Amino acid sequence: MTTLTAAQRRAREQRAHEAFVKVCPTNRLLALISDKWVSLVVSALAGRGTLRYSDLRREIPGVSEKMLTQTLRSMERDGLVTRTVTAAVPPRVDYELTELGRDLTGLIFTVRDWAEANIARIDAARAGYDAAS
Amino acid sequence: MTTLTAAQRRAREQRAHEAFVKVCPTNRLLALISDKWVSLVVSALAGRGTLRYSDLRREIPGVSEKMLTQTLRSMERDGLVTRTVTAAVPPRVDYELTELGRDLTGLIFTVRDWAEANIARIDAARAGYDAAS
DNA sequence: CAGTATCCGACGTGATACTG
DNA sequence: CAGTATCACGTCGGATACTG
Repeated sequence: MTTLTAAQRRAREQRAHEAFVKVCPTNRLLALISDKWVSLVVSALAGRGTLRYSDLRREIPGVSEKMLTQTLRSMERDGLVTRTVTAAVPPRVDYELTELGRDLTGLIFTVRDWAEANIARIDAARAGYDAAS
Repeated sequence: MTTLTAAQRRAREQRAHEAFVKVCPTNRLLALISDKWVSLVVSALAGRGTLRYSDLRREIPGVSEKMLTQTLRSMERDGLVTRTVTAAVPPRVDYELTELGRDLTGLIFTVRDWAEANIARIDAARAGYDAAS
């Protein structure tokens, strides 16, 4: 059979779309920077240069150990930070932005600037919409 | 008692952080544009001007009616698109970007360009990391 | 100090069916 | 044509406890 039901066609489109979204650079980057903690880690490191694990915990109030570790690991894997272990007692681990990480900082700041310049327009639209309902 | 346990202090920080994140313009904007469908709707409308609901479904393969409706409603609420209903048989609803929506398009394209220019560096870092493990 | 391990509840997403 | 309503599932993030 070369004919497909509507459901089958939609299912096929769905799979094709899923595959596309997974490799689409824009979506992958958005997933990266919109991660709940990544931009906060980037901002902390951008301002301070090098920070220890415990420094980062202090700089980012509210982050749990689990999420901070997980975030740092994925950022290391993506080449955004370097992780330097110093064998000592007590143990010491330093994190620093790579060049790629610093390049990404520029983009994040661009987004931040647009947000701060335009969020009021979104809020106004939202207020109007909610009032009209 | 003015003294707090570590757990109490952390819980307080947590709530303060939650409150901060909710109002932080950058996080709010990132949540908006990193929505799975928003950037796709913006791209579709940016290229075509005005589109009907069914056109959008066709332009964005894999979107369900539920998610498309939900996305369009939130975008209308945020002032990114206008929704124009034409009373007729069959019913007709047109969607178009607002000026704010077109401004946002510029930012999304900036992100897209950065992504396309730099995704290879991330992939390379990832490949190296995974190979070393 | 810098993590790791496990459990669990909330939320986002999609499938399916129905409507003005 | 353009939606709405309901259900089910998977993932993410947090709380808690333990370790080299």
